[in-house]
Amino acid sequence: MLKRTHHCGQLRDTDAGSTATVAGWVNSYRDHGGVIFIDLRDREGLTQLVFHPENKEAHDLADKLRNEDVIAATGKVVPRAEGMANPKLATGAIEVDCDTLEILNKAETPPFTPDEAGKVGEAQRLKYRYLDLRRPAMQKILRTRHRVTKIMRDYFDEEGFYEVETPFLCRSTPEGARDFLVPSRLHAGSFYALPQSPQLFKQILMVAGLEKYVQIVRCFRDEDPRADRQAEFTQLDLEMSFVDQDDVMNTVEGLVRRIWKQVADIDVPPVQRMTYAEAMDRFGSDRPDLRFSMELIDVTDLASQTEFKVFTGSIAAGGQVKAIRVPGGATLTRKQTDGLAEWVKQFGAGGLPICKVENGTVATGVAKFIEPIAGALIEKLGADDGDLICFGVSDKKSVVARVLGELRVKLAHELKMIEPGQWKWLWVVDFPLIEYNDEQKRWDSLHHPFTAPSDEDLALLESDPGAVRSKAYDLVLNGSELGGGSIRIHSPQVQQKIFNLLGIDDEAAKAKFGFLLDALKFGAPPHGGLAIGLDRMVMHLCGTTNIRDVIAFPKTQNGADLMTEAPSTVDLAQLDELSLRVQTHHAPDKAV
RNA sequence: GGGGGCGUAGCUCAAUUGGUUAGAGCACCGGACUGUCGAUCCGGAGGUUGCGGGUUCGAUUCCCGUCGCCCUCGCCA
Repeated sequence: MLKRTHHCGQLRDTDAGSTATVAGWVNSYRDHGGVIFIDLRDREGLTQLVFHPENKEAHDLADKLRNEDVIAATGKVVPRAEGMANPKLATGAIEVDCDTLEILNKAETPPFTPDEAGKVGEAQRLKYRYLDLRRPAMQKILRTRHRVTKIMRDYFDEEGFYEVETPFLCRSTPEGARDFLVPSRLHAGSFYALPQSPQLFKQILMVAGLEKYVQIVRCFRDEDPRADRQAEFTQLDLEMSFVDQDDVMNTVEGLVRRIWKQVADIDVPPVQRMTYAEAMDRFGSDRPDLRFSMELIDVTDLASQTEFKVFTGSIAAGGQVKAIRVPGGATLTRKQTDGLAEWVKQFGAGGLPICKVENGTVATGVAKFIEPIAGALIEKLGADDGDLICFGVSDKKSVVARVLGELRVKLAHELKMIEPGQWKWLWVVDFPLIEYNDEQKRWDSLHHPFTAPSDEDLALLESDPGAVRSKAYDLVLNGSELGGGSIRIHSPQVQQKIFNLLGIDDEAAKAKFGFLLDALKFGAPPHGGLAIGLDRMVMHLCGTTNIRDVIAFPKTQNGADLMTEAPSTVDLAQLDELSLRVQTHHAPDKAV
């Protein structure tokens, strides 16, 4: 086999006169009857090869070359004649005039070539992922992902962290997301669960005295995927002892600052902080997108002065009326605003009252109901002619926040109000510790049950648990939650109290988390940490909104791998070994 | 589990109100061509219109079911 001396992105006019051997895939071929041109592709780029009829043996072989054949070729690097250079290629100043060609492997005609893959349907790309991944764009993403994890490991090494692996075969914990289960052969009828995160292990590593732990680790949650969510995903997971919230946040800020500088050459300024309460009030979201304004304004007092029953009814029921001003939104048609009204219903709204601002007063929509407050409303919102005003109305303040919070993001995108190239970082802090679950009639952790309550609110735990804030913090970038963490409870007494509040009785707590409660008794240092979604971080750096783009072998929305056709049925013998039987009405034909 | 969109040649798409032999570009095959770089020119082959059923004289088109892919609500401590 010819050994390669240069890769396909390497040769320049200064190499002219030397002999080079290159290897790669045939990206395209152009046969002119006499001279044959091959664009050869490898990981690093494209180089043009030329075969002249004078070198008969090589030329005859080259005549048979087709897309995606794998070859190696040796020849003289020659400068291209004046006007023949190809400015589109980094190597466009030269070509390799080949006298030796070795066909390392012929390729069948591929369903699509890497050149075309950008236009091919995603299902095709996933089925033939090895062809899709030959695209320079995909290789660039994988390279970026590699660089990000490399920077992470270097950074945490410098900061004194140890990377420690935690088990994939874990005990199932009923809290949180649905577990992926793995049947145990040695314990018939028992199951492992794949970790939703290494949460408990990393806390126990703190009890063990590791002090600073980090891991880039796969996590598994058996929930339905979304564009930015996959059942199997990767977290940067870290935990630190003898620290407070600021220590963790500063450590993470230092990391993202280095990553953004080295990968994107962008300086991350000190990240601003906002309380959960303020985020919900001003933006209707715990992960506000600060790249545009359209803040939520409370107009309950004005709305209560109208005769509009939609407003007054909700207010009387303890609800709220808030409004957003959509700059230039008056251009939206009736059909479009009706569409929005329909769209907000999925978030619990009855509809979406709107009006437009014309000639210094309100018009269309619900204008006739709110004319008495028109002047005050326009002043309060700072509205101008040509603006659209949307009202969020509900008996529940949480619904008002959700509706307007989702609406402002949708409108900002649709009306192209987001200036590209912005990186708006934010820490959201002071989350509530718990929230009341109306359906289940109980308190649920907002973060997880090991999150420490804030010291000032400790006294409220019994009197007004819903008002207790926690030492939890989320890192938000451009309206997307990149990661989150908290200071943990290190006192077994406080932990017990929280379990009680959450309705986890002593017996259940002992059964589920006994090992953690035990560990906390034997000298647990104060500790806290955070986890960042690596896939999402790489998505931001690569400018994609599709998580499948940043995962080499992703799964579809159905949890299927189109290339390997996982999941699949298994032999009865395998089930027998595991003491499992598949219910026939659920099983595909082959399983029974 | 719910809502929406899509499925036609290897790939990306078209096909009038339900009406002749389902078309185009790229890819593929054959030929021509000694400087192209999305090569060009000539010719050719290629279809279970996702699958199953129904309505109809006639279905890519309408209806029902089903499968697959995408977006989304629920879900995601």
